[in-house]
Amino acid sequence: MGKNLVIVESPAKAKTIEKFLGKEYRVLSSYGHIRDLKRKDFSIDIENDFKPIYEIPSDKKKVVSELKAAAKEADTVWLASDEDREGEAIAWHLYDVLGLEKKDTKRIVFHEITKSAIQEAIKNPRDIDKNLVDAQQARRVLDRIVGFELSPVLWRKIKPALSAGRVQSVAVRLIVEREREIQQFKPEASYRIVALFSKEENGKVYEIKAEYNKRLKTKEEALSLLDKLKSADFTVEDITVKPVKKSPAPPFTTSTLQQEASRKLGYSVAQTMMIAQRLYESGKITYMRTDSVNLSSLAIQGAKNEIVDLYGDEYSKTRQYSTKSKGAQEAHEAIRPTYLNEREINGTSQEKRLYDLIWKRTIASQMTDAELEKTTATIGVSNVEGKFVATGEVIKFDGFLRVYREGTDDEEAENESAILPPVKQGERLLMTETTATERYTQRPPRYTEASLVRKMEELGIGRPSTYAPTISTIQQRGYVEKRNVEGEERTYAVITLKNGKIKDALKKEMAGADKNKLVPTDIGMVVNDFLVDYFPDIVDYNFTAEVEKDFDKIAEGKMQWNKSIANFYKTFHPTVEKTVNMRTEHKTGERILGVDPKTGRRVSVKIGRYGALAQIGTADEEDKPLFAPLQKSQSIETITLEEALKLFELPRNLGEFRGKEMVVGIGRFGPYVRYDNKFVSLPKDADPLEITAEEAVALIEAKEKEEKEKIIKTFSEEPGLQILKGRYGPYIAFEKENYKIPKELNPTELSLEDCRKIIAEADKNKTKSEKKGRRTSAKK
DNA sequence: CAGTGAGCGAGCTTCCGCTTGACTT
Repeated sequence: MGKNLVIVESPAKAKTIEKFLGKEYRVLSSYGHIRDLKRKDFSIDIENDFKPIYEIPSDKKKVVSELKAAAKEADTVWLASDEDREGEAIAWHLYDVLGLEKKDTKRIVFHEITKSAIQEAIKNPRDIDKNLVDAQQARRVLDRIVGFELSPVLWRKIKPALSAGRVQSVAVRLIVEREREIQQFKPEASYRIVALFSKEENGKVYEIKAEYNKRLKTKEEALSLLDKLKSADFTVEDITVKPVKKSPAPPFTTSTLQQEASRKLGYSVAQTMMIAQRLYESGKITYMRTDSVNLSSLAIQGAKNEIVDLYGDEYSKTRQYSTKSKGAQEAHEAIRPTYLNEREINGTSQEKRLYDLIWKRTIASQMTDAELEKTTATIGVSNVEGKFVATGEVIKFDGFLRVYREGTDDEEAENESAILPPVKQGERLLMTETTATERYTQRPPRYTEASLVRKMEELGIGRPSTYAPTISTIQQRGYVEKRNVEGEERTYAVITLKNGKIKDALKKEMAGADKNKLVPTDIGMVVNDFLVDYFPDIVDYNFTAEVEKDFDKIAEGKMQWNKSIANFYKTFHPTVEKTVNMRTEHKTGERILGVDPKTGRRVSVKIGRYGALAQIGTADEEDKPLFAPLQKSQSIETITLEEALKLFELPRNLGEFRGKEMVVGIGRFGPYVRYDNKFVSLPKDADPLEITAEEAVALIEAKEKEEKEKIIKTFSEEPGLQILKGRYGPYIAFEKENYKIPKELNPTELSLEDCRKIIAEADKNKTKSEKKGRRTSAKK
């Protein structure tokens, strides 16, 4: 029985450490914070110096009672939570909640999980740093004040159940402002001129691709240049050779791992974190929520061994990286393989691929620079001033590139690392073909989940543990959607000079299309505009950085935490009051589109209780206004009067089929045809305003056929019970509930008796799980 | 689960950061 109790934050960590410390030490985990402000209450006593009112959340009661019991048995309790603001607060809450005494309590920290680091930590205990704890309390209280005072303003002024916060509202703002930049973007065309030259040497023909060093604004200029090139001579005027060095990227942090996994493996931010969690729990990698690029000396040595072993001495270069990102707290190491000599692991293919990425990135970070040679050849033209420039890149020594190359977000990044053929200064070249292509400037890119994380990290907003949850929150609130955006077809000119003839052609391309990008909804835009108008300080990109300055002062003992909060509250709270009591009408993003030609009433769009809507007429008129919801692809900001009026043509009656009416409408799940009280969804490309009765009949018949094929078996004595084929295999449908059929049973051979047994069995289990109340509440 | 929205009402919604689980269909 150990006389010492060590408490860490994570159970996986506890397991490893226990091995290092031996029998005298028992190691348990707190599973993160054990105490917090009450979930539903404001829980801050404004009158009483902003005193926080803490409680132990229900899901932490068990852990706390276990820790209490263990602490009672121990002579010394070692609080070994992380060495950052949150970790220090966890230590303090533990101290308080477990009723520990100072003489029996020691606070220790370690930066890496190695035997020596932990033994060293045990030798150097300290007291809890109350200043750092206060900095955390300030952070916590500020976030609660902002979130719980701002959100109700939105409920009153815009729509219920909305939310605002220091982090999420800025994330939404980034996405909204980017979308507006895109809307306002006007692409500019210019002509890019590329020539192909050839030369012959020792019977071999070489081809050289070179670009004209100016872009031409107009088609006339391009045509006139090409015309001159017909009779021009081309000479190599200059060749420069420049050595270029490339250094490897630092080891992974949470943010960079999310970005690379997204770029290279196509994982969502949440997916990456789930897979990394499994790798961490099985001891394959170090902790996955970190902002540090630091590697332990053990890891550096391990990497070196691998590199020397696999590639040789000349590839090894040990490097120490330092963190540059704002507000980094560096309580952990970088994300790296626990054992660098484990080149591959067992696991799912996802786990293998993510591990491989981490292994390569870590190894590469300890390798030598790549040495490249960049060659530039300038080709002069006899009758024009401009030059053609050809570049080539040769890898002289691959260094870290042998293992790993960092991905880029630039979709148009060209693979131009071609080798330049051997040309000499003064040499004459033959031009075989020149093409002038009309190119447009690129609009700013929409954010992906991963690029949003990078931006947030850059601004110091959010933490490694919250990047993924924040992205899911802003989607859940309906501020942002991850979706595809259709592009527009546009034409561009391609002029070719070949064999002395100029050909002029028009080509088509899709521009502006996007896949899986973050796009703001109408609600997102309206909420953002509201916050920017009335609470510009809170959604300022520098707000977090500013308050962090205060938190730093508190941590250094130079400022009292409740003074800092009082100072903020003094101006914030009156602004909240003022905004709530504002006389002005709901700030719901209303936009007036014009007048309905049929009735002469006003047509407008705005956010309603259930989302964006179009409206004919106003409330003060004698006739009540008419309403119609906007379609998913439409936006308050861009919808036209014609498009809005069309929405009122639905639901549309298509006539009868087998004596029953067919009605087309748009519902919560998109456009549909209703027939015989059944709904048939329209295919993506069908327009509910255009669809004909024949097309609708075809859809209905297809659906009926599908329904029929779904039925595996029915019983005449119990028509309400059916055995059906579903997405997840065969199941029994009975009284609006579905029941899974055990795999070992053949669904076609089941008797009514068997089915009743399965149902009775499932109902018995259900009453147990329903006690938790999760299912029922989630359904609503 | 495909009707909603313009005025009495009941009661609810919400923040950020630490950590892992245990549910189905």
